[in-house]
Amino acid sequence: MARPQEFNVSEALHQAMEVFWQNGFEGTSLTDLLKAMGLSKSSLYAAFGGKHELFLAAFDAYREERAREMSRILGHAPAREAIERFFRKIVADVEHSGAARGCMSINQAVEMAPRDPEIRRRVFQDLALIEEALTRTIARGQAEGSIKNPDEASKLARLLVLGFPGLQVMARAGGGRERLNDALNLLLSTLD
Amino acid sequence: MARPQEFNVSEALHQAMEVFWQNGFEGTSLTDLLKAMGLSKSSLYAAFGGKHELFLAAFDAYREERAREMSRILGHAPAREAIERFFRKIVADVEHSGAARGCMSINQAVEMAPRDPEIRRRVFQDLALIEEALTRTIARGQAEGSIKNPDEASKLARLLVLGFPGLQVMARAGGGRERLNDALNLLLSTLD
DNA sequence: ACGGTTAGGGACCGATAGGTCCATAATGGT
DNA sequence: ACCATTATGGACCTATCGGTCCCTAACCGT
Repeated sequence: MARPQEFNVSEALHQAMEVFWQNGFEGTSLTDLLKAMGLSKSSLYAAFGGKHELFLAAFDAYREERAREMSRILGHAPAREAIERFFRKIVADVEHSGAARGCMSINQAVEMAPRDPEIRRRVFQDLALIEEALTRTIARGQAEGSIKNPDEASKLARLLVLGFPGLQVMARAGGGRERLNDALNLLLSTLD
Repeated sequence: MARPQEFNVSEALHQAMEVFWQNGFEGTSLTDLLKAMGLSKSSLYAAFGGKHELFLAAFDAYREERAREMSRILGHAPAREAIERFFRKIVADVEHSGAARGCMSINQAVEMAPRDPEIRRRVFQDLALIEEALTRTIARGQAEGSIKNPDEASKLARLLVLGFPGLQVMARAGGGRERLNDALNLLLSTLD
């Protein structure tokens, strides 16, 4: 056979994701990526094909990771608490990572979606996914009584999804934890 | 005396604003700016000092323009209708301009605010300005009866401000008019 | 009419962008 | 032990980035 790959593809992809998440597509240079991923240009091109393709792969890795995490959090009862934890994680991420990253999908809605249909599709797919998950969870919460507001679950979910970019954008822009928590509580209060 | 400037500074600034609004800071090259503004490099540097300074000036021009427009719209009675028109303008802009521009302040909250304090300050200042204007208008609407929801005006305003980035991000990402109108109606329904 | 002064066109700069390519290193099968 | 095969490092490429500079053009007061 031949010489084996010296790096772990999915690990390298994860590193690329972190950089793209933080700095966006244009804001990330090949050099940044090579340093973060710890490999050389030829390896990168052999394994991923180019900056744009790498970006798409990294973005998809991000989306899958977050989708799984969302399902996990929203799956745990009671519904009202689960939803609160889903949103509170946004604030927690700011403090945990120490950086202003926000949500990569929202960031890309602003940066690339206007001129890249592949990104646009993914962004709206993500919003739809969140909306569906929230709708199901809210319906469950109304059934089990943890959510008092009797409005249509889908309507409440759409309102939360509308507030989601607000929170994420504030997080990315560097809004303090106080500001973020206020916004978060306000948004959650629509469930009561 | 000397040779007179051949271009109108504020007109050129407006053109720069349009380009920055559409493509962001990193996404706009000096060449793009020169073409849009219709002047040469030396003129640009003499008049504005450099890309970053030009950007700040263009951003401030945008912010002033929009602030004035907001006051104008929100000042006209009845309050509920004024607020509706304020938000409906977001959708209208998509269709009128034919482009996905969103709100430059929100776009910059994502692009530059995380690493540029000057931008961050402006972004949060803008959000505060919108919140204040909405608070006043909602209070007026409650007094005159056009707004039924009896909750604190400032609380309602903060909810609208939280939804504002949601609308703007969807507009920028290329959400269709249907999607935008749905979101808009949903957000406005919190006033009833 | 001319001269002092400022605006403007464009050549030029080093740095860096993303991307290609090739020589070399490292492997596993025979 | 050697060879076919593949991964890797890094030299190299062109295009473009933001920015500087200088020479000429255009003007106004005298």
